[in-house]
Amino acid sequence: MKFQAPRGTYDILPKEMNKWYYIEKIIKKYVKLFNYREIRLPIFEYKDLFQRSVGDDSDIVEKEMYVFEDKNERLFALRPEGTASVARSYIENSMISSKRDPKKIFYYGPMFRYSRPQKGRYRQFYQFGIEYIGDESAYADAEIITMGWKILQEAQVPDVSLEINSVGCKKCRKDYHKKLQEFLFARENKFCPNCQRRMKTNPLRVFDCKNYVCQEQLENAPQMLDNLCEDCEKHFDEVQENLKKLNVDYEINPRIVRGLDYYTRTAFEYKINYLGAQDALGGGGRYDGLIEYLGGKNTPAVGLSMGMERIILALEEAGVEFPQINTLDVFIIPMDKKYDDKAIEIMNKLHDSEISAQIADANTSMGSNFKFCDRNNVKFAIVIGENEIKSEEYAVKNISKHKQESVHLDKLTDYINSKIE
RNA sequence: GUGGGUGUAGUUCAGUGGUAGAGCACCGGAUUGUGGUUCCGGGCGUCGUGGGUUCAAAUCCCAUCACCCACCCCA
Repeated sequence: MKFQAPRGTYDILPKEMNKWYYIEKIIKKYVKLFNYREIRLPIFEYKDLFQRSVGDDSDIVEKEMYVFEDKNERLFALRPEGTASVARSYIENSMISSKRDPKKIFYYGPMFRYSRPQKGRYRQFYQFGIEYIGDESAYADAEIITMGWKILQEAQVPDVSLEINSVGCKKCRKDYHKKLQEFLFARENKFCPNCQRRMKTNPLRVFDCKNYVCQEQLENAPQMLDNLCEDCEKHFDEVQENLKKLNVDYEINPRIVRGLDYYTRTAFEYKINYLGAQDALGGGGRYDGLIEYLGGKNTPAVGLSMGMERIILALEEAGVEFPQINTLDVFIIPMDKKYDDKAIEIMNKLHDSEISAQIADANTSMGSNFKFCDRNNVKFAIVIGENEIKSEEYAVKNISKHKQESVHLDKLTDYINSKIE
């Protein structure tokens, strides 16, 4: 029996980590700049939590959850997303918030969805997410949208388009639903079977159809944006004003809907067009009703989540070069077993000065050891041979510059420290 | 969940019924104290896995697993 990673999962190998560090560093920078604090949440929760928050007839709950029972017959699910857990924790830990003191939280970690894997789509995948809880003002929406935007910009993901929309509040969405369904049913037989099915279950989704004929039918369909109540319309205008102040480029796409039930008012997505079917790097929106719905006080909130794999794939696709991480400062090369003691002594000294160092195998040829340095981005090599032992002057070679100097044993650490940034 | 494609050395792939191959990578040597070039040498790998057809299967058939693409949906 040969073991392999379960379907839809994969290993992030040491040689790939630089890509992750690259993005994680940018994320850290922005959560700090905007004053978000990290929360670490369980990887599984009661199944009901997701069922209630994400929505009973969402695809996630219907067919994508990893559900299991524990020995006490309690039903759990591996988390398919992060917001539900944040909301649960917010309530459970009585994180009272107000406009003056909003709770600004971020999370990072694996999520699980049982869907058919393909490129940019896994059963275990990593999401980064931020939540701005306690402020109903449009500025909060704009801040969240801006952070995602800036992170993608700084990571240099090319050609990202930010699309925003408003899905209205409970009240105006209900009215609009009715209006849209009336419109759709009046032309039911002109739509594809898929759309005919959707107009009953989730009429908004009809807008997502890529069928040309359906799109034609939709040209005169009522738009949510034209049917917002006064408050929602004002809110949407203010979000846009704030985005302009923050220098964020966006476009309005009345078709951004989002798959989760809890969204109200603002919904948005960051999209690219060169990853095949996986065009969404991340998205989010406002979820004013969720916390109350889960048993907390009526609390406004807005958040976003981004897919790490998608961002990395986009960067790879675009040919962006990830910075290499230098893992080793000094490779100590003893030319014979009998110099191993000296090698250990030098390594210890270097470690004491926080210089990373590793000892080469004395039986391996010098050529091979230098090849190792090339391949592993080693900065310096120190050779230990008969001459060095006698004179206490060591050959220190700068690998990338192909140059070496003689340095006295006592000055090795100072010398290397002065050459390393 | 639906439809299609692929699965041979570390990797990219060739090989379509008759003794398993190539490029790159890797290791060693030429160069026994110095690396990105060159030259020489080095591969038995359950041909994804299990079963079947056949004198004979990497090759044909079935099943299964995984990956890829599209749909669905999203990250």
